[in-house]
Order: sequence, then structure tokens, then C-alpha cells
Amino acid sequence: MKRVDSPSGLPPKEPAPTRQRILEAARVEFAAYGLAGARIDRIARNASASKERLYAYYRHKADLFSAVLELNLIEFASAVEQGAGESLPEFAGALYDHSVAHPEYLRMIDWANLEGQDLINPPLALIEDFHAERVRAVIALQASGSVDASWDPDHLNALVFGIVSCWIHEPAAALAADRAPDPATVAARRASAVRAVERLIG
Amino acid sequence: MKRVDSPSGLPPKEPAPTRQRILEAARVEFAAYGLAGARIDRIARNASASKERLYAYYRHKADLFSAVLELNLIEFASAVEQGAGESLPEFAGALYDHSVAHPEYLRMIDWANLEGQDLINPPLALIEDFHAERVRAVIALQASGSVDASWDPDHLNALVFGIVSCWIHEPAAALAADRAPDPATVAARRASAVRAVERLIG
DNA sequence: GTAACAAAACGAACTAGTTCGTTTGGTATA
DNA sequence: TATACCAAACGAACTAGTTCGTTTTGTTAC
Repeated sequence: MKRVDSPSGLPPKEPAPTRQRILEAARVEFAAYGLAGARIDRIARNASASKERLYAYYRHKADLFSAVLELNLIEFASAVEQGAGESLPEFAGALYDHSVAHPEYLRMIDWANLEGQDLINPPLALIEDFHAERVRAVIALQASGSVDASWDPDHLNALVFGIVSCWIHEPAAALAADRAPDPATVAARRASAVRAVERLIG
Repeated sequence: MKRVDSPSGLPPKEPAPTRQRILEAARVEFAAYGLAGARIDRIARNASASKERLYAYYRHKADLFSAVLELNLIEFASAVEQGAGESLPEFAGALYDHSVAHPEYLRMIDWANLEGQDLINPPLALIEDFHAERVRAVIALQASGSVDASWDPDHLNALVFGIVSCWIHEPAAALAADRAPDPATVAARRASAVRAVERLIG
């Protein structure tokens, strides 16, 4: 019997090796439920894989969590560095857009923050690299004169991050958000975040 | 035989009714491990109470979580309204101080944000009340001319919240914080947060 | 004071369901 | 044959929640 992965004449559609399907399913699961709340059986089922395979590729649940976190950090960093060059307000806007389009990334970071304090062996280095690069970018902007040089670049970086993600963490905004993105609100918030950063650097 | 609650001549030391000891232990447990990660047995043990008593006072685990969240929100709101009146930067400073002295409150809010989306029956109203009050305060400050009136008060409120808590959520700062508060850093961050808010309202 | 009573609490065992991680037997592919 | 895989099941530990007999504590009446 032949493989029927691509029924029509469509491109081969690389059948997504089992390992990656598992990682992808784990990504969804961990972002939604965190480490303690995630269920291995659910990950395997959603990956259309067997648990036997899951444990063939990842030793522990925490191992898989760590792999997801690592992948997320890499993708997040690369996505962020796209809209990085120009100005800090533009960067904030790009970051905001990304967080709206892909909330899983910030969720995963929050989970790691709350319950992953121990199992951040490879991820930790990634975080530090990413952070260092961002701080370098801020320093460069300060040197170029477009950003107030009296700010501690480390602090300014954190502030931008905090401003962009404020609606995700502010209780009223976050809990009221039972499936109600509302394009107009999103746009208005984006504008406020950008404006806030503009004021900071002025 | 006489009561031997206070061995020495110290004040009676109201022996903390079981129910409250349970609530207090649950507070610590949930703030540390979240809803899914918390262990009922551990709560009972740390409360020096029996599980029988725990379930006599609270129906479910989620019930207890909800009670903890509610208590936290009430205390947080009242603590916050202390340093509320004056200026927005001062308010931000007070909020920052509180978050440093009592990180459990923001942790609990984060947990609720991530995994408590369903069980926020009484808490939700509290959050909305607290939010409404904060927004009113911002509007008053705008009317008095001390805060730029062109800001959406709702947004400004969220921004202040995001600025104050940015070091809690920024990955590098949060994960690097393996028991390293460092008074000087804390003070510098506080100053930056206050300064950031000053720039926003100017 | 003390006997009687009830509420609050203890503690230990127990139920029933869940969950991680492992194993086993079997199929398909190269 | 060897590798990758699956479906199913299993075991052991864990967990929420319950039950029950006993003890402590506070109150009320005598």
C-alpha cells in the first residue's frame, strides 16, 4: 500500500516527521496549560503520535517543556529582530503586533517565569543572548542621539517590554478578554504603546 | 487544666481559627505553584490542619483558589489605594514598592490570568471595581491638569501597571532573579519606573 | 466544681480517578 | 533485517475528595 500523505498532486507536503508533530502539539499544550497543567496523553493524541514515540524523543515532561521553551525563544527573538533596526517606538509597535498575532509566545514566557525556574538550562543562555542584543540595540540608538542617553539601557529595554505587554498582564484587561480582541481596541492600544515609548525616549 | 496558648505573659495570641490558617497556607501554596501545581495535602499540612477540615470549609480546590484570589485582590486594592491620591508617578512608586515587598500578589494575578480564566465569579467583580476606581482616579488627575488629558485613561492605567511590573515579566530580569533582589538595583528600577510615568503624563 | 452536650478538630485510612512513564505486540517501510 | 511507528495496556505513584472513630474545647446546667 502506498503512502497517501498528499492525496492530490500537491507538493509532497513533507509529512512532518513525528518528532516535530509532537513538538508542535506540545507547544500548543504547554502554552495553554503550563507545565503542571499540561497532559502528556493529550499532547500525543493531538500530535497523532504514540506516547512510545514521545518518550523516544523526549526523556521527561520537563524535557519537552524545555524544548518548547527553547524553540519559542529562538523564534521570538528572530521575529523581534526583524522590526528591530529603526526606531524604538517602531520596535515597540512591531513587538505589540507580534504579541497580538501570536500570544502563545508571551504566554509561554509567563509560564516559564512562574513554574520553569529550574529547568532552564539551554533556554537561559538564549534569554541572556537575546537580552544582551536588545540592550546593545538600545545603546546604539542612544549613541545615535535618537534616544535619551540618560536612561539605563537595561531599564529602558524592560520598560518597552512592559509597556507592550501591559494589557496582557493588567488584570481587568486580561480577564475581560474572553475572546474579544476587537480590532479597533487593538489598534488604539498599539497607538498608545507606541506613543508611550515615544515619550520615554524624547 | 488551664489554657496554655500563651506560655509566657504575652498577649493571648488568638490561636488563628483553623479556617484562616488553611486560607493562609493556601495563599502561600497557590502563589508558589498555581492552581494545577498546588497540592491539597501540602496546604493542609502547612496549615497544621486536617484535610477533613479543609473540605469542611472549602468545597473544591478551585473554591479555595478562588477564595485566595479574592482575598488577595481585596488586600491589594486597599494597599494600592493608600498611596493613590497624589500624583501618578508617586502612585507608580508606591505600587512598585508594594510589588517588591509582596511579590505574591502579582504572582497570584498572573496565575489567575493564565489558569483561572473560568473560576472568577466573585473575583471578577472585584477586579472590575478596582479597575473602575483606578480609571476614575486617572480621569480626576487629568481634569486637574496634572496629567496629559489626551491619554485614554484606561490605557494610561494599564501602562502604569505595565511599567511598574515590567521587571517581573521581562524574561531576562525575571529568570536571572534567582534570589538576587539587590537593594541598589531595586532602588534604581523604582526610580526608572517613576521617571517613566513622569514622562508619560508630561 | 462537675456532669452533660455539641461543635470543632484530628488523623488515619480509604475510594476512585488520574498521570507519568514503560512495555509489549504488531504493522509498514526501506 | 532493521528502523520507525502505532495502539493498547500496564504499573506505580500520586491526588482530590470522603469517611469514620476519637479527642479536644467551649458552653450550659446542675
